[in-house]
Amino acid sequence: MPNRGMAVQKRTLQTRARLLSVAQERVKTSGYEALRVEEVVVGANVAKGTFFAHFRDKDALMEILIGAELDACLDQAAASSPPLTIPDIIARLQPYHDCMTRERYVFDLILRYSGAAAIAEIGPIANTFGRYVYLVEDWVKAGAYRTDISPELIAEGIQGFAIQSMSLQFCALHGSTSFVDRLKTYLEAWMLPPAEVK
Amino acid sequence: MPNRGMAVQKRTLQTRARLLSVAQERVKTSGYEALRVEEVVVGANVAKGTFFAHFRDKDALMEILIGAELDACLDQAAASSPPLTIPDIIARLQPYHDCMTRERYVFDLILRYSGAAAIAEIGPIANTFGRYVYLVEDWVKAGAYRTDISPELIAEGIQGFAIQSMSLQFCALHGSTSFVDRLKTYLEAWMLPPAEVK
DNA sequence: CAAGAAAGATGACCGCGGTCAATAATTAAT
DNA sequence: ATTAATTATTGACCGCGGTCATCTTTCTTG
Repeated sequence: MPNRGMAVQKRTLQTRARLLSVAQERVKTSGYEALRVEEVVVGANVAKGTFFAHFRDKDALMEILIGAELDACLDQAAASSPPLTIPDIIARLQPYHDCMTRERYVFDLILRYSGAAAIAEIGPIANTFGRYVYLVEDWVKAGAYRTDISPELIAEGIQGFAIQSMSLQFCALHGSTSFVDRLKTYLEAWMLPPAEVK
Repeated sequence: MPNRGMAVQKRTLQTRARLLSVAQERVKTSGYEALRVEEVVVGANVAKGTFFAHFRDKDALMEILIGAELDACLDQAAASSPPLTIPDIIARLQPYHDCMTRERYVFDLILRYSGAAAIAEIGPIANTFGRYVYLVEDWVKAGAYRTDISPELIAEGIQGFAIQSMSLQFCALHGSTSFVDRLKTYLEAWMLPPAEVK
């Protein structure tokens, strides 16, 4: 964020790295919601203004931290061979979904930046969402699911149903059914080929 | 919000009504995002603290105003006979969806309170979301759609796809396809009976 | 190496949502 | 009506994210 023409000073990189590592550490012990810009700034021994010279706003930092966590989950999910059944797909995505729903604050922030995010600026979270669809699309191609619509459309739908299920998980109205059961119901209705549908 | 046992004073009702009408008026002229608690309070000739004696927080007021608008859209949608095709359903829901996406701020707030909302307290928006599903469920029953899953599940899916489509509408990555086209594609893939799917 | 230019850091300051002990208005009881 | 209990209102105050004119450091160049 500092600099827009000349060379980046190494001091800048150090400061930024310090801010990030302090933030990451605090988040690890107290969670995202409790994080205060002041904490980070004090921990990194810089003034408050410096923070905002490195990150557009607090959300931008959050996006970086959360985006990194989500990306790590996707790396993990993509590491082994494609899951071939719906329950396997759900299981493979579980770390990712868990990460999204660990804190309400995080879930809301993710939704805010997932696509309904700042127009014309694609942040880390929107990127992760893109990767998610891309990865799931590959899994869909590897399995035996309906063929009347494109794998990409199926993958987008899966993402939508996952979010829907997570939302309902938080909801007071639907406290009973678990996330996994609900998602499984949705995905079976969404992905199974017409022939198998009775 | 004031009072929790004895009779409600009429003064209370007047104050609350004044706060609501001032807020509604400001929103009508400047939109939701620009609304400031201070404005409302000054316009209603009360102290700031009074506001928070009537509404848990600013969001609670927003929920009431937005929930009322959404409810009005549903009333309208439910007024005439059930739409019988997917495009008709989409058209009938358009005012509702337009209301949701008129402001990014509003869309985010709605998502936050739609189901991922405060556990154990069902607010106006969560209620509207319940009504939406219930209404669409009736439409599904009235039309010729897939019968292998329950109308309620279909309706929930429709709501999910609508939200997904709205999110993507805001997104920089998917600026091209319009909301209606995208939703139509989703709903055809979701609702049509297996027989009609090639 | 001195001097100028550009990048980075600073911290006092602001906006705005939200709190709470103190005060005023209302109602119920005698 | 006077009192006592309850409910409603007040506004000074706080927390926290975010800004910006100013100052300091670093880099360039002759």
